Amino acid sequence: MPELPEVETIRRQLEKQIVGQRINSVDVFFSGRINFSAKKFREHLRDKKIISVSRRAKLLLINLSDGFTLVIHLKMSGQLLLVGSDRLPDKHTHLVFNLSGDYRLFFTDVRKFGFVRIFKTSELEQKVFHPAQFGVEPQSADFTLNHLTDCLLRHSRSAIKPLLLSQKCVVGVGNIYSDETLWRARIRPSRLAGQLKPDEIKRLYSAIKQILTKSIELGGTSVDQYRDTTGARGGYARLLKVYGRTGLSCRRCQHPIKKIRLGGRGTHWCPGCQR
DNA sequence: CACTTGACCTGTCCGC
DNA sequence: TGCGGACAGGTCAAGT
Repeated sequence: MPELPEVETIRRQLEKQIVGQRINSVDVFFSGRINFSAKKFREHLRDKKIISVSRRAKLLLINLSDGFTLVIHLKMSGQLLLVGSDRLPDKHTHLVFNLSGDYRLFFTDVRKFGFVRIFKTSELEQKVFHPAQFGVEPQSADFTLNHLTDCLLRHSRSAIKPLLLSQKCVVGVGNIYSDETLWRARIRPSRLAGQLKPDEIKRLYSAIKQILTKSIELGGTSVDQYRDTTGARGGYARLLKVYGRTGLSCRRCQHPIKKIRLGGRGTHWCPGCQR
């Protein structure tokens, strides 16, 4: 489900709402996606205080007192919902964090791809970030036109869309925003990375920065089940140009939007103006 | 090594 | 109405 704007939206809400609170207890209804037994997981978190909430790529990091961090990935269908004490967990609620305020934090995930893991904060780089190949953050100073150009060259035989999805060049772009950024940059998703011309790379670079920034502003994109911590939908859906618009006319050239399969993923694009 | 495909899991939608 | 298959916002491991 969530790509960078959705995860960042959730991070900002959690930062406002749960920092400073204490985890009184945790209820574990499904232990298949945590890195301890239910018992140890509960014991680990009991009475920990929430110090800060950060994000790396699509991972949420809830930093706790005593040097521990909760590492959360929502994958396709995970949700973090802040609810009052009246709300009951449903069948897909796997974890409930009972906080010192009047809040409880529900981790729900229909498809069970997501996870919630505990690590020592000092071991994050080594155990969480190091093994995976994380590209640069799109909003950081490291994400430059030169960086993107070099990275496309290093993976020149990959089609551009699967390369964006791989997170190797820049993190946070998933299936929706890869289609949207390529539309804005007027690049056909199946073009090989090594064949993009400098002005096309420049357009792609700008599109990534602008679209992600705009989407964060609007609270992300809800196509189907993405929700923020209050259960609200994201506002970027109304700005989508190709994703989910199969057969509708292109907002730039009126040509019907086409949907194909590329790298195993549904891919929306306009044959009229994406070359 | 670079790149592609299938698996993970549950729900929904579409065609027959 | 039922049933099978394809597909869904993300990563990984395994395959070529």
